[in-house]
Amino acid sequence: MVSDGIDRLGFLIHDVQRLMRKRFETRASGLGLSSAQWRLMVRVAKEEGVTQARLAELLEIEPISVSRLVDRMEEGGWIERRADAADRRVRMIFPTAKASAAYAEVKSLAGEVYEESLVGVSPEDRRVLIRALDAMAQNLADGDSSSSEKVEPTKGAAA
Amino acid sequence: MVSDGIDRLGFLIHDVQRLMRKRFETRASGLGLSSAQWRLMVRVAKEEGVTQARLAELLEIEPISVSRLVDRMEEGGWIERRADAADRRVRMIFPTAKASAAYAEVKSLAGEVYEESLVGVSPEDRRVLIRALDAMAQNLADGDSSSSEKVEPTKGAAA
DNA sequence: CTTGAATAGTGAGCACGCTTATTATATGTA
DNA sequence: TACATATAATAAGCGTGCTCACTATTCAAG
Repeated sequence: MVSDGIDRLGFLIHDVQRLMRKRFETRASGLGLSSAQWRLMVRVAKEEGVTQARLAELLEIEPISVSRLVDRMEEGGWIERRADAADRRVRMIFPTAKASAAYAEVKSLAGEVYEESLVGVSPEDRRVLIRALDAMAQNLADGDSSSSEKVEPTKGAAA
Repeated sequence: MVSDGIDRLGFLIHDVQRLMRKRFETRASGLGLSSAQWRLMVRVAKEEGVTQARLAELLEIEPISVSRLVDRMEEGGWIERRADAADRRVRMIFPTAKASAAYAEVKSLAGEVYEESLVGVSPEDRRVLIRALDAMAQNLADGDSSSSEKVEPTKGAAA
C-alpha cells in the first residue's frame, strides 16, 4: 500500500502555513502590514480599546510578543496606545483611521489567498478539511497550559 | 447559514502549525533539537554529505538561513561541515554519531504528535485532509519563484 | 495601613526566518 | 589568458516568536 501520508503531516502543515503566509505578505506588502500585524489588527478592529494582555490571550502568544508587535504597529501608525483612567498599569489599544481604511481591503485579500490555495478542492473536501483542522487544533490545545483550564500544579496531592 | 469556516482557514492552519511545533519541541527538548533542526537533520540523514545550497533547496528556505541553522547544529554537535576536495566553495554536511543515535527516537516522537493531533478524525477524513493539504501546497507553490520552474523574467516579450 | 500576591507591561537576549550585500571560488567566453 | 558571470557560503540587520527577569500598579489579607 502506498503510504497514507500521515508521516508527512507535520511537513505538510508547516509548508502550507509558510506558503500561505508568504503569499499573503507579498500581496499585502503594499499596505505595509505583516501577517502577524494583520491578525492583531483584526482583534483590535473587533474590540477597540482591548488591552495588550487580552490580545495576548486572544492571539495565544506571550504578552511580550504583543508588546513588540504593538511597538512596531504604533510606529507604523496602525494603532495607538491610550492610558486607562481606571487602571494605570493598562494600555488600551485603538485602531487609527489608517487601519480602519485598510481593514476591508486586507480581509478580501486574505480571502483571495484562501481561494487560490483551495483550487481543485471540492466543497465537500473543504468541509472535511476545516473539520479536521478544527479537531486537530482542539486536540493539540488540550493538555496545553495556555488553554482555558486553570489546573494549578499545586504540588500537593489532588485532595 | 452557519459559516463554512473557510474564512478561518488561515488562522486555523496557523494555529495547528504553531501548536504542533510547540508540542513537538516540548517533547524533543530533552534531546536539544528544535523543529527546524529536526527537519534539517532528516535531510542530512537521508543524504550524507549534502551541501548547504542543496539543503536550502530541499527545505525551501534561503541559503543564509541554512548557514545559521548549521552554525547552531554544529555547535550542538549534531552535524559537521567538511570541505569538498573538488570545489573549495562547498561545505558538505555530515551527521555525527550523536545525530544518528537520536534520529529514530525523534522520528517516533513526531509520529506520536501526529497521532495525538488526529484523535477522533476518521481514517477517511485523514485521507481527505492529507489530499487537501497536498493540493494546497501545490497551488501555493505554483507561481512561486522558489518552485522548480525556471521561468526567467527575461524582460522581453514571451516570444 | 502595611504587607504580599497577582496582574500589566517591558527589557535583555535567543532561535529562526527574511532581504540585501560581500567574499571566495568556478566556469564560460572573447 | 583575461574578463564577466554564476555559484557557495557568509555578514549585517530586521521581524516575530520565545524565556527569564524586572518594574509599576492593583488588590486581598491582616
